[in-house]
Amino acid sequence: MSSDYWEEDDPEFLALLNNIVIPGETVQPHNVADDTSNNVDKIPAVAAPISRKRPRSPEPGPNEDLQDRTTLSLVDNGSQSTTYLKSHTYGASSFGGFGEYMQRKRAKLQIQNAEMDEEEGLAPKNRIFKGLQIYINGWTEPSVQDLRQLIIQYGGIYHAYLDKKSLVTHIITCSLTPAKVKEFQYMKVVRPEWLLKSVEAGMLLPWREFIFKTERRVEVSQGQKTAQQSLVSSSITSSARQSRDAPAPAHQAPVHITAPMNVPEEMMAPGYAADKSNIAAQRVMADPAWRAAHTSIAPDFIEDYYRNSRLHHLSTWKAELRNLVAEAQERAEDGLSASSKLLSDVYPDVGAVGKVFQQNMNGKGWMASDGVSMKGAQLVKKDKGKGKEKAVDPDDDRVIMHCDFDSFFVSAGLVERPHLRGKPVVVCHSQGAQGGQSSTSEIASASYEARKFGIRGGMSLQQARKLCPEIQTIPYEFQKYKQLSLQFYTILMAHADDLQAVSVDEALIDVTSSVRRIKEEILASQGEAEILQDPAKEFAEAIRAQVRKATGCEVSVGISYNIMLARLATRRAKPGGSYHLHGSDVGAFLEPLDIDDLHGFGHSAHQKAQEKLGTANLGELAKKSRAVLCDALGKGTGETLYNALQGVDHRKLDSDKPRKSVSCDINYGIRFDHNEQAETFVYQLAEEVSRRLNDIEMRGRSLTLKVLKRDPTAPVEAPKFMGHGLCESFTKQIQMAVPGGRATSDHKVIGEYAWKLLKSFAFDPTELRGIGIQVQKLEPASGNNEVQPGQARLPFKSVASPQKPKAGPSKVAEVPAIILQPPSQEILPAPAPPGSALPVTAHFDLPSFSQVDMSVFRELPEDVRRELEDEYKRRSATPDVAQAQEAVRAASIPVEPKVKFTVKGTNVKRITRQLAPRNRASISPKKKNVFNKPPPSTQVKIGAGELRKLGLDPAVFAVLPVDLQREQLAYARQKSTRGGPGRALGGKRKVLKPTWKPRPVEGNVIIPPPPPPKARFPVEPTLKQPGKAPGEKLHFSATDDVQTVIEAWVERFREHPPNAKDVQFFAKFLVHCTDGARSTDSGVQKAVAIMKWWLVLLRRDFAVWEHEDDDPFLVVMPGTSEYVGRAWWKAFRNVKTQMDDVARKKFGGCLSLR
DNA sequence: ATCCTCCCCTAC
DNA sequence: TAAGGTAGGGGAGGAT
Ligand SMILES: Nc1ccn([C@H]2C[C@H](O)[C@@H](COP(=O)(O)OP(=O)(O)OP(=O)(O)O)O2)c(=O)n1
Ligand SMILES: [Mg+2]
Repeated sequence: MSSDYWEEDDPEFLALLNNIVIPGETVQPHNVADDTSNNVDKIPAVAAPISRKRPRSPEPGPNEDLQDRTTLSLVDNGSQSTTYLKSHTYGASSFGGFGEYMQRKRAKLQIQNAEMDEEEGLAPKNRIFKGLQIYINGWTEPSVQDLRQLIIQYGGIYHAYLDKKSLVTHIITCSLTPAKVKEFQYMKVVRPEWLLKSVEAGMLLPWREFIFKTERRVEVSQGQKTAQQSLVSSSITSSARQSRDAPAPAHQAPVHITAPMNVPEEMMAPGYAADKSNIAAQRVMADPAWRAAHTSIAPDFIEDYYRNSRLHHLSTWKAELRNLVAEAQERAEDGLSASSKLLSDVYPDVGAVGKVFQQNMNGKGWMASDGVSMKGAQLVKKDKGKGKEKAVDPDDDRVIMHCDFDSFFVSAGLVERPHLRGKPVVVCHSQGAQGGQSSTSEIASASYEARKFGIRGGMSLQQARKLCPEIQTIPYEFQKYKQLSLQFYTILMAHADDLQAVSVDEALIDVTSSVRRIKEEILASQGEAEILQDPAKEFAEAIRAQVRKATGCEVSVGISYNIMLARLATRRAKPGGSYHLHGSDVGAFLEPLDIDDLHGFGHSAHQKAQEKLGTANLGELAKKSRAVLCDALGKGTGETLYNALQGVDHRKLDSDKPRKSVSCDINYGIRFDHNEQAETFVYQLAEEVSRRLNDIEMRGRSLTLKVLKRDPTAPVEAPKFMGHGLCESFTKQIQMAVPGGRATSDHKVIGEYAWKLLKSFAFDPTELRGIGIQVQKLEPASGNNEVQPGQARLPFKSVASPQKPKAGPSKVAEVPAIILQPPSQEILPAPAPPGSALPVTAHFDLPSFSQVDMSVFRELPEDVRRELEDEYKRRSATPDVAQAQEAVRAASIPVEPKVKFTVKGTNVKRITRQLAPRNRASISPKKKNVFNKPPPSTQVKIGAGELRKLGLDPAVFAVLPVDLQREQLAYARQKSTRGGPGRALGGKRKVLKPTWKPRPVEGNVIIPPPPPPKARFPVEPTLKQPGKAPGEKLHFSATDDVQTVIEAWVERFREHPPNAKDVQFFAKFLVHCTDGARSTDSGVQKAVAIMKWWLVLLRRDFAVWEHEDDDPFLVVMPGTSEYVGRAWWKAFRNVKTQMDDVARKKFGGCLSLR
């Protein structure tokens, strides 16, 4: 996420400046530098701390980010009174009324408890806590039970829930998540010591001396619920967590303070930024011509942007590499119809790696096979059976290696810049003196020398310059990265039993059999082996040497018996080394690490662990039970962690998995003036998505639009140049109904749906900061025209063994020769140009990975190439036909025709897999029709008058589908015969939630109560908390509640425009009511009734503006009642439009609110 | 219970 | 100037 280092005067950052780590010096715990450690493998056993995972700054970093976090730190210090900040004071806060129902319910309970406890006579002498109402948050020391006891015993009131913020006077905690920090920002948050010491002292000590302060990196971001899922949640959403940006590290802040404080004027209304804006950006943006040439409205913006986006390249490469690997394995499978591994699995007894290894491990390195394997003779010895003796996980005796280039982009750049070796270097767009000291250009990779200064990937260049003024910058060289990557993969593939492409500079390989073979050979050839320290590590060093020779770059290799540990080992290995983490060392190795050092666990997990378990340290966490971990992190995640702590991870390398979605996102440089520009952009983006779908010959049935909209509190121009800044994010999904009912990849169709969705949000186009289109529910483009075996087009197949698929054993002989080659498909003269084999997204000039083949292979250094050739020979049992046939036969592998072909990069096997019945949705087109088309039926005839008598609105009735009309009529009649109108059925609360179930009449016809009196409730500004009580949605539980909620919503925001989040949530709710899968739902009426109610409320408050046009050129002063009124009506129209759309689609007409 | 949808989270 | 993309795992909670 983002975040960032855009902040200049972040205290922590400044502190960092003053504590720059001098090369070689030890770095401190936390984030700062630690990984600088020149881990020159002098590794004191296992003890030495290893570098921290992903030092990248954005995340937790010490950071800053201004923009994104803003709100938080600004507001906190001016406290004074003890009242609570009134949320309605801030434009940004959102409606929290959904929690009131629960509040009412709990209040009673709470009071009862208090009374009970008090009466219980537990309260003895000093009631020093009298008057205090305390809530205890999360895990604490002492325990919640103990503290509660203490509180009650000394006269205080304990709150089990926090829904009554207006009552709670203090919050006790030992740790807060960022979301909580935000939530409690205006409350008194204190450490448990306050209570303990007070009791000790026999008097209530000043709480201020025990104010809770977050420890280092408390970022925010995650905010629990974030998004648009509830009206209530928006407050968090919009302020704390926001879209991606906001990591809002509050770590330093004095935050959490408590009492209400003075809020800077700027924070109060949307539009008044609390944070910094990029002045340079403001200046250039003011020029229309500049905008036209450099932002999202520029003609070739998308292509231009992608061409320069490192993250885009990273993602693209990953996909290509996975493809490449999958194809290579397919070839192996096709050729040998065996397990699914590479040849080495099939020909387990071929010399393979072992020989190459032995040949080369003598002397230094991998110079040609000059010789005999001397040292090889010394190996063995400590090889005990499986060699996993002390392994923590006795069931796992794999040998997994994690190979990763050291500061890849930098290393690649230094190949041609040897003079910069040894210096602090970073890769970023801004070069030379560009941007001066105010460049927000992001650093993609930093050399280890640069890291010693505290510089990290993800930082802005300006920040890096502060840490190291003489930092050297070098530009991106995407093509080179790709090229080096291909060589890297080519080498790995020659040695691996299995390979998982992780990224352009990183891969996981399973070398179990190779290592075993090495051991066996060594053992066999030299019975007296002695010294061989570690075949696996030697093997890793051999691989490192090959890659070094071929690419001129260092890769580090982590080795262990499972993926997770291999990854951890890599960090100890870096830079420029290898490290084998043995089972016997696992415990000690993990002990000093934190949870987020584990792959897959990030700051969110760290926070949760800290808050719920009191620690994020693995050593401590290892003492927890599985159940406790699951409780804190979720079932699956808890389990994974638990296993990890035991050194267990049974995941297999995964080298082929079908794609599930294709998407395009651009959240940079998005600036529109009008909707036409936004529309144009969306259509262009749709073309890009379409192109990507076509490239992989897929089509999709579902589309999701993602939108980033400037957060009202954020400055118009973000701190990061052209960045999106703090945003609210929205998504909307829709099924694409294409003519044939089939999936589509048509850019027009995609564009139309995407634009339609964007329009439906009715956002001000100038506020948009990011747009994304994602297509899901994919199916092969060739769906209809089955791929014919003969159509297989992979060069090597058509040439080398045209009929391979059907080829009998006799043909197999040729296979090895092909398969054996590096990732190539063109070992033999290929009829088709390389590029045609696998169309790649690239509209750029980079060569496709599909071209990895001979060309790459040939370019490898002579000696390396020879080594690989030897390896291939061994593995294949030699390209010799007779020998190969023999091998096949010996392995008694039945070679059958396989129903699997590779066509233009598409794995047909996967296709068939996808076509197989997976879930109803994907295989039941008929069902779909049923859903879309109301069953045929005849008209229902009834007069308007009669309908009215039955309590039904003719206008509404008219637009209902026939069956629903019947149903409604039946209910109404039945009701009218039996007794009063729906509401009279009273007592039972009805669940008003979108549901397909036909519902009994009761709640169907809601009669909007008369407009409530003006100031019905004194707008109690409790700072509503989203994800708080497990509840917002519960509050939708009854019709009455919805009405109450809406009313409260309008009331609360009578002087503020409604929050976009709330509006969209509300719309979503109503649409859901209306658009059930079943047409026979009373949801429609409910939705209509709710809309009517809303209408009534708005007319009550803003009647004047009801029919005002939404003139985009009209400038209305924010804060005025006109401004607010117009905003509410706009929201109303927006929601109404969304409902009409659904109604039109479903019933063919729109809703009437008369 | 299980599945599905709508997110969040994580990684490079 | 700068180029903050993307796909998959998984959790919460509603639908079936
Ligand atoms: N957020 C990120 C993460 C990575 N990268 C790019 C630049 C890196 O050089 C490359 C590889 O990522 P690594 O995480 O492996 O980082 P490095 O290779 O630079 O450093 P290390 O030595 O820690 O592996 O991907 C990037 O541009 N942005
Ligand atoms: Mg790397």
